[in-house]
Amino acid sequence: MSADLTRNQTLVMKTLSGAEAPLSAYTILDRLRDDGLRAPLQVYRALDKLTEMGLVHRLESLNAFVACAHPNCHQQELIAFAICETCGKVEEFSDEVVKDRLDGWTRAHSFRPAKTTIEIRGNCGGCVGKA
Amino acid sequence: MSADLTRNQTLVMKTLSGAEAPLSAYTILDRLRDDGLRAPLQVYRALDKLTEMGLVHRLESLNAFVACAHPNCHQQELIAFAICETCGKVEEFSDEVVKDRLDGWTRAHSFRPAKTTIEIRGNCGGCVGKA
DNA sequence: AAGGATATGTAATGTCATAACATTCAAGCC
DNA sequence: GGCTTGAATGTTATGACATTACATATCCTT
Repeated sequence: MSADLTRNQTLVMKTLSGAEAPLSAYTILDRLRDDGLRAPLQVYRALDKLTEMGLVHRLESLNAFVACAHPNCHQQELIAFAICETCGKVEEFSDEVVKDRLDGWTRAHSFRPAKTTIEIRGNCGGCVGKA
Repeated sequence: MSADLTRNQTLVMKTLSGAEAPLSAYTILDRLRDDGLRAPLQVYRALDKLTEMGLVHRLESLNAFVACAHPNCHQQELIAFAICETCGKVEEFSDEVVKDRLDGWTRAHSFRPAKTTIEIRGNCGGCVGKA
């Protein structure tokens, strides 16, 4: 079980949970000015902890953050993201076969993986054609 | 066939080709001061073109760039990167099964992919144990 | 030679992230 | 209670990555 969240962690988590799309740290900060947050570090520190706990994911290709779509099972499987460049929405999924293939490669090359990023950018069903 | 490279593109390409590990745009810029480059944009513009041509890849999780390991066949398959966080070296590979699985997901969800990023960060065989 | 597309040069600015240091808060122990 | 210790917080400054806007030059085509 995750320990209870601190005040700043709670604020950041709520902001991300209520967002339709990924948010940058600075956007989160802007939305929390009224709650007393003033400096980027306050947000980055909270994001670090939340990411460690598996409640938040960082999207590397966007330099932004999303709430985990499966917040209850903070599993440590491989997660892939499909990111719509039009509406900004992100779908989160995992695939055992992909995981097995990548594991196979790393084993064969004596590579010890620490963190794997899979991000597909494009247009979601609703946005294809619009863009 | 790729058109011939321009002066700045050539400079940037040579810098990346001669590097052991990915370089940031600003590192490239620093290495090219003596060749007359002065502003980040000169590097970013060259990188954009080189990336379009498939000669250079951007590593999203590093905000850095590498020369393509297969510069002759500028294929457009799915490419994955294994990035050693100790020595910095990057291995580039592709896997048809992974590609098929991700394609399957996108088709099933009517998602039209534009660019896919797969980056495995960890430690390479030579560095495991050292870190 | 003229026009258009591409490449270049330069300054300024915007965006993302962390270092360094001081202070506060909560939990355990004497 | 008073003390220690570790985590979280607050604040300033700075570092690292990337783009906007505008001016100039180069090359190719007609």
